[in-house]
Amino acid sequence: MADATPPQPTGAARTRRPGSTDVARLAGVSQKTVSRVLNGEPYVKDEVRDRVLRAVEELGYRRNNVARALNSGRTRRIGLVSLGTALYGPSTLLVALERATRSTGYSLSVVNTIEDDPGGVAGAVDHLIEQGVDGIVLSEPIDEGDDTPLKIDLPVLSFGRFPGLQAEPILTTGGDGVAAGRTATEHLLSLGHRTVWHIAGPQRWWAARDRLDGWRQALAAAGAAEPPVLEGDWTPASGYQAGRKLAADPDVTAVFVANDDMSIGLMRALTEAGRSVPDEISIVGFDDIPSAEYLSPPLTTIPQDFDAFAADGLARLVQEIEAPTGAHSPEPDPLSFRLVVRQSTAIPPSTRRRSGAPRSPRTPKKSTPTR
Amino acid sequence: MADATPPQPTGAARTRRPGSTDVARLAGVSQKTVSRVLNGEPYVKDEVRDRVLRAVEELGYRRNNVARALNSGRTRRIGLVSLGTALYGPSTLLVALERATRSTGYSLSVVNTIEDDPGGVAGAVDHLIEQGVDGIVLSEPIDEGDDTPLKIDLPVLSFGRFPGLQAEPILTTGGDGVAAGRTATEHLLSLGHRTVWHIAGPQRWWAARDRLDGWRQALAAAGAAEPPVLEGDWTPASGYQAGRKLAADPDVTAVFVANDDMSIGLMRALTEAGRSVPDEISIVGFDDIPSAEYLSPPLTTIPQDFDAFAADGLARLVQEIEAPTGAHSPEPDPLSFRLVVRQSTAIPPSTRRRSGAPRSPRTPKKSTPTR
DNA sequence: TTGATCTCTGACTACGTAGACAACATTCTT
DNA sequence: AAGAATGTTGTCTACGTAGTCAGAGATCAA
Repeated sequence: MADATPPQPTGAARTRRPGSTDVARLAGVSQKTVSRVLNGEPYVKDEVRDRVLRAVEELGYRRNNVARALNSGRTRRIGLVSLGTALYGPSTLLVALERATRSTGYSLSVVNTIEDDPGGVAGAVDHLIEQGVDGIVLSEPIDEGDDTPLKIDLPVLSFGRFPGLQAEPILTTGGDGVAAGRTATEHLLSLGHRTVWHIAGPQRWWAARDRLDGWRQALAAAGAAEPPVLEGDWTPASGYQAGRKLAADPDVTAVFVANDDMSIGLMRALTEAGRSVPDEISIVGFDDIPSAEYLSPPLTTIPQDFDAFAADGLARLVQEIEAPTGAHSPEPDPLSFRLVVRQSTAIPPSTRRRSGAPRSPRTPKKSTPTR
Repeated sequence: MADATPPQPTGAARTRRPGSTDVARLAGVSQKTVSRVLNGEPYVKDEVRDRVLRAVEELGYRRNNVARALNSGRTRRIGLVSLGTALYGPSTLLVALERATRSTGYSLSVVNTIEDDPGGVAGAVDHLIEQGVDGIVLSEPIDEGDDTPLKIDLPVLSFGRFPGLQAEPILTTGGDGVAAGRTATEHLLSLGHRTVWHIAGPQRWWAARDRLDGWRQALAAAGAAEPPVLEGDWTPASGYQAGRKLAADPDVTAVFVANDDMSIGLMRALTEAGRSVPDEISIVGFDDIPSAEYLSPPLTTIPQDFDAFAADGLARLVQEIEAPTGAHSPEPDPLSFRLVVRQSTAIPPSTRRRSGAPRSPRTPKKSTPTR
């Protein structure tokens, strides 16, 4: 209740944001009591609490989280390392992560890794750590090809496996990409295709490798020949490039494409070459972008439930931050994928000739979740 | 050089990150001198500087930006308020903003506004201010319909106009959406279409209103009749819904769609109805999403240069933060748009009948930037 | 030689919050 | 009614950095 503050500049324009001491002075209590009220601590008389809250209101006081962070050593902020791309997957994941982060009371700082970035992921992580984050999310594990492992002394959440990552607790979330690749390929094989071609994502991405592995496994299990892999960079343009090659090969009847955007490029290349989808060539994509259902033909694809990944992963990350178990609690089983069958996949031409009636693939039909 | 520190727990696991005082002790200097070295201040002997740097190295010391922020009152962090969607525009802008932010030495915190968010944009802004940001970016100005204006006492960068926003300095960037809407519409009119239909974006978005205004202006200037406006929500699904209506109307020969995703839905609806693009109906989209060039037919559209918007806007925002001019420096002219003509637009059927030879629109042709 | 100036360094302090602890008031036990 | 338990509030301090100011040593001018 000491009011004997040194003479302060009363006249001049004081734009400084009010602090808890200002509130305290106005309410006639100590700064500590203001702190207590704001933190909902017990042992504050109702009358005092009201007085403080009124002062808070009057001054438009807001807690200074920077000061709280300095004091507590924790910022309640999560750092996200994302690739500097606006690809559907990463973008959607980012949005989902922000939602999940905020629902836990944390906030989100984003840093991109750009292709020609000095430091790459490690540099991005450094930047975040210097900013002060309590945990880190690596949204797109990629293999940067450098020998030195990435070492982080903070809890880390990785979407999909990330070999070469060393961190205190490493949490992993995301679906089982290998199984997804298998599912896509098996669907095509089950339609009667002799084998399935694959337009892969960039192999620096572990997610792309997983899908490719799944494709390989499915082919091997079916005893199907493994055609050469075409590698794209997730963009429609790269799918188009790959499509030019595939269109020229009459053996190709089925293609599993590592994402929907490349599928669009592929479909364009096939259309230009006069090869019909799905009459001559079947396509399965990956992601289920919003427009997948509205392409011509609507695309059979595998959706990824980024919201679920983000919510699950972030909840565990925050828990690890607030109550470090140290002992890595057992990772939950990866979420399973489902296949949305639309109209870009059909029985191969040869089979159809034998089996008679070629059904019209143009019939508008609602998408059918499998599994 | 006081070494008489109180007895500290030497044996136990001390995981605490080293501070400048630890560096100072190791280097045998004062904490202040460490600070001087790290800030590149003059008046430090080379020999001392080296000693400090070696100590920094040895301890793996990193500056604590939280403490610096508390001390300086500035966090060197920009807050981004984004809508909780993974739409192409916002996502791309986000990536561009992060890049721009980091290049200025700042970092980026992201908060989403979700549809059913309590507080909406105001709530998101509050969250950011409490986190401590030096400036705010509003990436998608929308009209929340509440009477109370949004009041922010920090520098704000808005992408496109944002009526109802009150802030110290308000900076604006982004192209002239009205002009863009005009350009798209004029292109269709110049091909000979009697009038142009419009599938608009959600009218809560000021950007959507601008495009609609541009469309209106172009029609009025040409003395063309103004058909009823169809309003979508940016998604392919909403474009499809609108497309069902348009497909049923034989008068429709040209449509300006407020973004590419809705164009995809529209094209699907037309395809299902057996109406050909561009032979019967011409379409102009907006955004130039990566797949626009690979649709069937490749889409005529208006690209937005988000990188330029972000770089320009952020540079000015940071300058305003670091050297407040107060006096709003004159806003630069909005960047101009260009139209990328592909194969979704053509001469209307009636005109073609009169003018003879219907050229094949299927000819693969590289996109042609105009203007 | 005596200031005067410049170079270099350290002590003290503020920034805003919350933890540790102390002090005093009130209520409950026996 | 004395002592214990509990409720309520305040003082002091740390968190890590950098600004202010003082002081010591070195160099320079007259």
